[in-house]
Amino acid sequence: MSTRQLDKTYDPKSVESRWYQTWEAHGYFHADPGDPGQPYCIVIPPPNVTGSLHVGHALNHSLQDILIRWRRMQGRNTLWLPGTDHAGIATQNVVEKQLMAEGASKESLGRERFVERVWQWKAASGNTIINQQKQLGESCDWDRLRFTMDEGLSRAVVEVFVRLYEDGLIYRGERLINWCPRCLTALSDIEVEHEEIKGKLYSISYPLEEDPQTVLTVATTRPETMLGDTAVAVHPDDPRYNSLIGRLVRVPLTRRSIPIVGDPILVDREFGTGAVKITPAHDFNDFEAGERHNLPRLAIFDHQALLDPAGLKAAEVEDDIAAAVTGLPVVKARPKIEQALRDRGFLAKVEDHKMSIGKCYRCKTIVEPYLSPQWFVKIKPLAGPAIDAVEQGHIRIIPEGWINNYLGWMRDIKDWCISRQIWWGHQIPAWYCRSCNRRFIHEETTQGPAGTPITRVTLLQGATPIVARSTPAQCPSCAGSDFLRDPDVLDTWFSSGLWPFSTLGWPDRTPELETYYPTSTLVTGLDILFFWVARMIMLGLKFMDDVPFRDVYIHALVRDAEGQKMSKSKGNVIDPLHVMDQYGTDALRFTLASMASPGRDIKLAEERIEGYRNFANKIWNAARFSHLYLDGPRHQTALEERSFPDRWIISRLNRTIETVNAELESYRFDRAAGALYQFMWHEYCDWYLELIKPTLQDPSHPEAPAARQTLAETLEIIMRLLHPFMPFLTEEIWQTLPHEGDSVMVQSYPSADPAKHAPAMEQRFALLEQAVGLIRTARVLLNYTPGQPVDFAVTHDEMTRRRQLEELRPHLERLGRGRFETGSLSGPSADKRLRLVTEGLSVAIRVTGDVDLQKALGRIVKQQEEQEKEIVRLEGKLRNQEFTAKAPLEVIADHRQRLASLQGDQTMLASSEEQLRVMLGA
RNA sequence: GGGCGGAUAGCUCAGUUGGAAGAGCGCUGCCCUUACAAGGCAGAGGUCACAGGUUCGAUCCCUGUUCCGCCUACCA
Repeated sequence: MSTRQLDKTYDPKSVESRWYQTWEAHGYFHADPGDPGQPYCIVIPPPNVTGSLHVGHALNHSLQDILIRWRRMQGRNTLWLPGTDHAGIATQNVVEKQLMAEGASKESLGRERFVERVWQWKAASGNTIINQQKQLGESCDWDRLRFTMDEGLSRAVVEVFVRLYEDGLIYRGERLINWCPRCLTALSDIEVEHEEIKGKLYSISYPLEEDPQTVLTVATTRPETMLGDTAVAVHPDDPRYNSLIGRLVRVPLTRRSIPIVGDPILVDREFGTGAVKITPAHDFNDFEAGERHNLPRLAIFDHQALLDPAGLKAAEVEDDIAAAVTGLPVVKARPKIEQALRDRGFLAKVEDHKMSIGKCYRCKTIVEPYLSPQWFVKIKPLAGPAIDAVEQGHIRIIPEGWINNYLGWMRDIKDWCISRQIWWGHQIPAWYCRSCNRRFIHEETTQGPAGTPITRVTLLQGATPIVARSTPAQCPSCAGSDFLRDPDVLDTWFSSGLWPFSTLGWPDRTPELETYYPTSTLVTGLDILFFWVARMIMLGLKFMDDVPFRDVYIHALVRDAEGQKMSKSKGNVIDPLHVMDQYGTDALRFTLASMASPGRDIKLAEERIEGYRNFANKIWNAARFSHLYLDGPRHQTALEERSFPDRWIISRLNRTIETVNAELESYRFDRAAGALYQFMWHEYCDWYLELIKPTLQDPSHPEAPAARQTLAETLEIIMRLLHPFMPFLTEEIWQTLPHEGDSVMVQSYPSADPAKHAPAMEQRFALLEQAVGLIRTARVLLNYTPGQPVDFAVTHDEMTRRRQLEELRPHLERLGRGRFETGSLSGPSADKRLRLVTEGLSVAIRVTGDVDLQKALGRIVKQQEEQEKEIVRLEGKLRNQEFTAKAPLEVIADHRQRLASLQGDQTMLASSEEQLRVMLGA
């Protein structure tokens, strides 16, 4: 037992790093497949390797650590597998910015040296978030730290790619894809963020070839694309236009004529003019329409979304127009085209129009639909089993409300564009024989700004890839051996999609994989449900033939940046590092847990954290209190021989244990935290510690040894119960309490024991609480200071309760601060008394000295009025219930009893107003 | 356009089989009572968004309306 002195306030800083180091040094975080216990495994959603901990991480990680510590203490073979993600575009962008500041570029460095540079950046900053995670107390198995681009995971990526290719589920094809003209790469559909903006709807008139006086007017939000039109579509059933189908119209500002086609899919007769221009190279719908009608694709923008001279030439744009717009970005070309159309009388109308634009999720640049050869995963065959897994309950999604979201998206899923034209990431394992593919490979070398040669490789559609696990030795067609590797890398989510099994050693059959797959729970935010969770399910089912996890717990989002709720410009961003520093890690963790209620976003206020900091301090002081008294002898006493407060608090603690376990089982972190808070503060500290003070403070008290025992026991159990939520504080306190073992984090988690349930004690406590409450209220009414002793009498309508009150005498006297007078309470008396009554319980306080009568009367009268209203309401309700006889009997009985007790109170109070004046000498 | 969620005390939010409206913070009053003023005790404060409906009874179930938020979508 320790008798160390504890400071008056809890100082998190002095304990946190110390305990973390101790835990780590003892290997408590490490899990081994050979360990006993049913496996419990969580793989962490890998944060960006170069990132730093924000409040969203703090929430996500706190919840996982709570589950992990809880399960570990329950004796499960518990693994929390940590790691980081290479975050392709995001990381590349960061390093590119650094280079730009140095006056260099990735091109001037060349691919190899650039990638090397990113690795350096990763080495320098990659530990930042790991250290911050440790600061948060995360009990990850750091021995197993993985990175999506480390050797093992890269091997898994190649393996998956090759197998999918061999199964015909990966293909290369020229499609219209979302293209970021700043990052110069393709993006998948979900990497595009849509935003609604106010745009214009332009109506443009296309003259008929054979009859230029007649025009066909189409509507578009992007007039600049009209230069690349290759048809105009109308609805085949539209009587206004269907006779025109097959005729030609002239494309304004060009020397071309294009056909009018009938297309019921593309055209909505009701919208605009009922005629639509088709630009297959620059619009997704038009691309598909173009395929239906075998239309040529005229690309007039280049990869930077600039008007391309070659494209303009191919589109036969009139020379003066071409000269005016060549090299301009889309937004600058638009007004020029608009003006030209207007000048030449082709612009029929311009009106305001709401439209949505897509932005790159990394750099917020407006994406352009762009025609280019890319790699795709054929997704439907993978999505089917992933839908079944959730529908059949092999994977539980919590809260259930998101299931439909998931299913809806999965059923409507489109092929996944997985190639990215960047350098940082897993390079696609495909090679091209230079001799066979000569005409498809364009290698262009130019002089860079620093005079360094910059080589740009373009692989055209039509090139024949050889997909393999390593560089092929020989071309199977021509036996050539000069290969060009596909320069593209994979979507960053491709590798993270393998996370649950690649991190456990796949494709090898490791003991880890055998033991921990499928993992138990995935804790994640909604924002990556499609990016990540869906892909893990599809790929896990495909390659492991089993779900990657049993439960998916989706927590609320803490919004920041553009998310209205929290933004740097508003200055309301909460930095978890700052919070931990100021209030302590445990306070932050407890706050996040208590706010993690399902289905609502978290709006974190700093005051809330402060409140839980105070809670930590409260616990700290309860421990300090115990140390004042724990040094005396303690007796192991049978439960039924312990005192009323002991048995009561043991019963309540047992109930709290039951609640916390049940709530954690159903991922209700908020309720678990709430139960702990309520119990610890308002039952343990406010009542239990107060109740046992007299016993403890009297060294000769016969019950003292048993009380000391209960105090030590309960506090030790509470520290274990609280540990997953507040690991540092509980360890620090637990170490000072009588205990066995080296650390609280490897002790058993408390479990409820029905034998400790004591309803009689809880009922007795309720009576005590009510009586003390009345006494205290009466004291305040009479303006007595808290310390001033009073004489009071307490009684109850029921005999058994009267007897109990008598037994509670010492507690009543202590907590009521006064003397419990026995004897009659009712009837006229020479003494002046203030009497308060509720539910059969009656308290009278002797009035001495000067009191603020007006105040007392005012309050009582007000209370009385409210009671009268309540009585009227209840009477009416009860009459109705008795009349219709449709309400359950117990409800009627309840109401009757309540009414009776209210009426009793009321009578007492009504008669006492006059009485009071007399009694109080008014 | 479709789907989902929210609207409860000044603020942030609980309230799951429909049966007397809750917490934290903030506020008011009294207390430096030997664990804790980051505290104790006692309070004030709500026609549970609006309008209907079902029911003996609705914050809760149904319908509609208004206002927010999110996801999703090719309406040119």
